[in-house]
Amino acid sequence: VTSGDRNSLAPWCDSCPLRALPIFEEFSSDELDFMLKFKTAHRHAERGKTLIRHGESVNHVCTLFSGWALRHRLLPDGRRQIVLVLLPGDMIGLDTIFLQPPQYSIQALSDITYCVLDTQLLAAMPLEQPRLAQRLMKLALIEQRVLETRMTVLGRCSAEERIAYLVLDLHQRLSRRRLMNGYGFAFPLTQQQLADAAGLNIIHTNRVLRRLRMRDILTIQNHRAQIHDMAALQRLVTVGMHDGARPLF
Amino acid sequence: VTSGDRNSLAPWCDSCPLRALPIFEEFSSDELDFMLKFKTAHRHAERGKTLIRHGESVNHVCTLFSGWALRHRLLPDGRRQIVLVLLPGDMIGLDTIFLQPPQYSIQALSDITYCVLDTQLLAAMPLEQPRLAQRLMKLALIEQRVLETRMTVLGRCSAEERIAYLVLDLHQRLSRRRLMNGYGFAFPLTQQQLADAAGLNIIHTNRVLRRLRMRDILTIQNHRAQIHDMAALQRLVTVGMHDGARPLF
DNA sequence: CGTCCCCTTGAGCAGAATCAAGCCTAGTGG
DNA sequence: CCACTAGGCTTGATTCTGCTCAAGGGGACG
Repeated sequence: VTSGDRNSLAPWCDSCPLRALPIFEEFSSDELDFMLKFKTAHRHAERGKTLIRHGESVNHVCTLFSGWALRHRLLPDGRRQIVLVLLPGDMIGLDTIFLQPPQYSIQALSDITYCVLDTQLLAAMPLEQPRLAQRLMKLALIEQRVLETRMTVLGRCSAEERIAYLVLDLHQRLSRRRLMNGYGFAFPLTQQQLADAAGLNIIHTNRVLRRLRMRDILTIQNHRAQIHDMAALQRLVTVGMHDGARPLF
Repeated sequence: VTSGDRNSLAPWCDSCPLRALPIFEEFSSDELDFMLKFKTAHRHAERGKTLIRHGESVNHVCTLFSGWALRHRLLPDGRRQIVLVLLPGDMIGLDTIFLQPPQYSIQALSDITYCVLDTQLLAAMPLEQPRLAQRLMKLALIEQRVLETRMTVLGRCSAEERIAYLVLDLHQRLSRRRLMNGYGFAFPLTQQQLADAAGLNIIHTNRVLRRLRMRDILTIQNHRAQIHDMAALQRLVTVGMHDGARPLF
């Protein structure tokens, strides 16, 4: 890899949010070079666009670079569950390396940019770069842990707790990645999407949000979220949070 | 590995349920030999015993050999969510290779036997046996897919659908692994456990079971499950099942 | 025989869903 | 420039699914 090549790939190498994640901090430079070989493009998509469609094979894995996206499942009768909200730095479709076709859809929540890596190459990678493979495995396991937490929240928590959990989780993930600080942040989910993520109905979601607003805990309006009373919000999710866990990232 | 060694390890090598899973079919014999090195013991535990406790580090990974177990999370206020019911052949604590301590507890649902593998060795394994690492990664990704399905069921399905899904899922997994055939099978979960898995309350669970029994769809009694009307049961979960997915195993 | 655990059933309540309108804003096209 | 539309937000009224409280029954085991 010449320095010329490097520069042309700079967006990924230097500013890709993934780089900031603890898990990638320990990358050696030749592992980085190796990763760079996978990168085939740096693209963007508009809000609402579907990047991966349930049941349709894909031949690339992506890393979200800017903007938000969501991973969801549709039931035949139209019900929908948002499995995970993806933030800059998250991988998209990692499982398609081994499991095709994907059993979920991915949709852009805002205008986004993302890096595209080649699936075929990634699948073979463990043979050449076992350390890298170890890290990807760890990444997958971390995500699994997150899913278990979300599952517990869906199965055992009230509407209020679910909403509180979702917002707090997003706040934490954004903070950890240095994508924000303070208590207000851009929040591109509509109430319907929030409802689909929380496993609630939109009307009830709206009412829960009103209650939280009235109690001066949290306001979500005009595509922005503002946490007024962090302590109270955390109290609401004492529950899910008690995992000293949450080394989500 | 001498043939003497081999024989002494026979329980794992020849009859471990894992061997029957598609994912392990393709094992080469030296990969198998390699795996055998990890095995440190073949143990058993009584019904009710806790194998892994939330927050307490463990230094071994297991494969369930016989009997059922469950993976669950406790909330500080006592609410509990059963994340997954583990059947013979399932791995226990795979994530502890990279993520310590575990964020869940594992409990034996019946008397069980299991193989114990060494965590340290497994963690280093990718460096020596990349193909094996690939397979473990695939295994983790499959489990993740299962969790996403379960999450969708919890977030979007009715009580009846949840119960139906759970039972049907167990039936399928047992069948695929050749651990049963037909429509009746041993079912060691109590109604409370079933409730904790479905994200329901025990009383409601009891009523749903009664309704399913009355409609001649399904009977769960005396630690046995009997599916009377498979078609009807499947209709109830058309929903979750529609993923042409379910290549769970 | 008593205790513990699990299952079962009833009565009443509440959290969340559904049904039905109406509002606001941004974008579009005449 | 205004009318119209579409998407999203808000609210009320009503229904119902699932939860809580309370009590009793049966089997296993010491």
